[in-house]
Amino acid sequence: MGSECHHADGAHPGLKGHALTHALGAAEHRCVATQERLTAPRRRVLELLLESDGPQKAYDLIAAFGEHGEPAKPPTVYRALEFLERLGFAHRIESLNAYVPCRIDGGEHRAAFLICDCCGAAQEFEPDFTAQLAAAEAAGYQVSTITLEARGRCSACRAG
Amino acid sequence: MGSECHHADGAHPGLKGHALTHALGAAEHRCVATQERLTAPRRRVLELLLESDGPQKAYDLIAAFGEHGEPAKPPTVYRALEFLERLGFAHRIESLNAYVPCRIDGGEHRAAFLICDCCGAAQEFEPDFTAQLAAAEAAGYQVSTITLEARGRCSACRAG
DNA sequence: TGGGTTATGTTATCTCATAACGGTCGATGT
DNA sequence: ACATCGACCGTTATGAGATAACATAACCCA
Repeated sequence: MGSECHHADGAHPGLKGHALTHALGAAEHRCVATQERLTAPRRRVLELLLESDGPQKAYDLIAAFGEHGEPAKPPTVYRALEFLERLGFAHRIESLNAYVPCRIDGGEHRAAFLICDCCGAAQEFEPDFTAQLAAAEAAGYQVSTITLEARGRCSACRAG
Repeated sequence: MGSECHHADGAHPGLKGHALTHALGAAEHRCVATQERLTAPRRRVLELLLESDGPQKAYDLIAAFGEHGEPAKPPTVYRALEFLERLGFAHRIESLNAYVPCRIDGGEHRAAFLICDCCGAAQEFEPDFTAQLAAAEAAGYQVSTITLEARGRCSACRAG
């Protein structure tokens, strides 16, 4: 409670109530539009991600899955995560072995994160990959996906 | 042997003989210069990485560690990898859970990889992170490390 | 209403990585 | 020489992360 680094304070507060309902409804709409099915386990995992304040480990989601404390079986959650990633509703952060809901509207985009080593927050941003894609093309590569993860300290932790 | 994708053909052939000895010697020199110790297990893991044709899993290194087929204990290899990463002799590729020797001369640099989903090759390159670092700074982040991993198909696999 | 496709439930197992502890080695000061 | 300190290593055990395999159920549509 002092002037130390306030872990996760203020970083991506997590959705509740109307905001959560609205986000889930939007996801549902996008699924309908693309003829995909936001089934119960998929919806539940997305809900858990949206409610959370920061990157969630798969086994955190597994533990929190049931409404009354019963955990899910691992494949249930991993399959849901695979679906959510495929549709762009969630991202995996490789360097954390953790998952976050997508914070950027719209469909396809390339993921990039600023990860605070102090408070654990992961801020998604839309990077300009022009230079790297040009380098890849020059090397003869045909790029399908590209991710970037930067580690450091967020402004709150630097100030704290 | 047809015109299919030739898995790993030609990608980072791996060092042998004089080239391998020379690379290990260069590493030794850099360690002496920085007052670090290239101990036997560290040297052995670096040797395995340099000899290899592509990204190596930790447990591949563990299995290949002994000169006569005896595996190493996991901490032996993980500690060596930690050291090699710290000094810039090796990189971890997060999206593969695998390790490669650094292919770029000199000390500190920021790692970036083009990974072929077809043949598994991982080509290291030196990207221009100017745009992303500016975005991070604009968000108030102080970046310490930054990594990029692009997935796609390499030129050989596209041609094959 | 039947047949293909997609998704789920369940069990078991596999891969990846680290905690913890005691012993060894090498440098440094006296 | 030898005490001492820190870095490193060997070993055992366990924790964390992810998937294979197979059976069952739901969906879609001709």
